[in-house]
Amino acid sequence: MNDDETDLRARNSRATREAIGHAALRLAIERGPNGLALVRVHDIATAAGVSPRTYNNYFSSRAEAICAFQADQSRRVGQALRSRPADEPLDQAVTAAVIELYTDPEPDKAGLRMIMSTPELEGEALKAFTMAEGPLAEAIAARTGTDPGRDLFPAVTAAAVAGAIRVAGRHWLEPGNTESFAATLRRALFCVLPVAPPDAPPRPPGGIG
Amino acid sequence: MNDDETDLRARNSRATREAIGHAALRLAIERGPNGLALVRVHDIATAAGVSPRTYNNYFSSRAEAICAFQADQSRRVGQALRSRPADEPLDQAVTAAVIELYTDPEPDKAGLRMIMSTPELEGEALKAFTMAEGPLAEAIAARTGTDPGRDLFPAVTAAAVAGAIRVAGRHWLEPGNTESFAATLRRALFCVLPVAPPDAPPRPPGGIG
DNA sequence: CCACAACTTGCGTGTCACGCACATAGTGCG
DNA sequence: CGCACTATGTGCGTGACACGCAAGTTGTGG
Repeated sequence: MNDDETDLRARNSRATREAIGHAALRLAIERGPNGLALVRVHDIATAAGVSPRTYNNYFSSRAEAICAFQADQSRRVGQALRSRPADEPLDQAVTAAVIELYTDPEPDKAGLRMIMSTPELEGEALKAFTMAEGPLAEAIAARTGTDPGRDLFPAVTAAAVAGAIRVAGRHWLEPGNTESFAATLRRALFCVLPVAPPDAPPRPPGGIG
Repeated sequence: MNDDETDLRARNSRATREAIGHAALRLAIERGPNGLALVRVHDIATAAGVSPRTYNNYFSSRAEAICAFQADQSRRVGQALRSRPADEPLDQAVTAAVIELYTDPEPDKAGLRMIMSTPELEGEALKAFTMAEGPLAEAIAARTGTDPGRDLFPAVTAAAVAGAIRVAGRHWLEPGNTESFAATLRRALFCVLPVAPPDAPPRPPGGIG
């Protein structure tokens, strides 16, 4: 009944869930953004070594399965922020946490491109990135000692950070972009969290004005 | 072949599209968030006075139809910003544009609650709010004279504003909240766009902390 | 070793998205 | 005014899918 990794059942559950998600994303990448409709539930289930019925015990749509990895990663943003030293300023802590989580290792460009630039996946991809907001807002509220019931700052900041991550991903995927994801991420976060990056000018040109 | 309202065909198209969207949202509200699965495509089409086949010439899912109004409104944010005087500072212009667009009239709480707090609609609702980002980013870029290809500021700010609107909506819907939506919106936007509201002290109570 | 709970699986059902072909209404030109 | 042309509405058929249900299988705790 435990939810941690000591329980055999829980571990098996996580394993199958990840297997299905991994298979779904892999097949989606293989068939390409245009042939996404050709990725049948049966194929995903077979590739993951389970029955189609079991597949939809875990996911209720192909999009959900394909974006599962991204969603799971988003859920860890709050925890990543909490693991930063308590005396670190909020902006620096958030930036460090996000960069650490999203660039270790550097994301798979094919996978990210699949979920971010396929129209049929748009809704589910947004859900995946938005998963970060709840835990992140709580972590921010805990760090700043604000009351989430009255003050909008934690939730709004969390949404802004999640949006910045999304925009950074989109920009990083654009062709002819050699910048590292960490650098792109830092630039994007700087627009909403004015942390002074160690190697950048104080403000982007044409700032808030 | 024109797309404006002088074309009879375009007007008819818009009318049916709005009729379907309106019918979908109305039925969804009637059945409640729990009975959303009971809202059949056939019902929506009948309520809108078209055939089921025509319904999915306009929308490819019930969620899309239900959230159509919200999506259309989001698309107008960019235009709303462009209609602000050019010499107005960016933060004030964005705040004014958003408040004008979203509080004239005050949103229908039932409808907003339906699309924002029904799990099955979550993805589509996020898409609807995200629709604002593209046009808004372009309008911000035009106003600040930045190059969207190189500078992340317009896109990130647009995402942050869209997120703030979404958070404001969620907060405004919470039970026991008597604040006007305009006020909530202003507080939320202030977290990402530090504009000084004309009728408030330089900082909202319990500010950034 | 045994009862219980969780998980997987096959089957049946109802709903849906969409391609295709035809009917109808709107448009622009001679 | 009438005539092609195009956009749009509609009916039908097909394939895929989500999900409830019940039986089989595997892990857990006493």
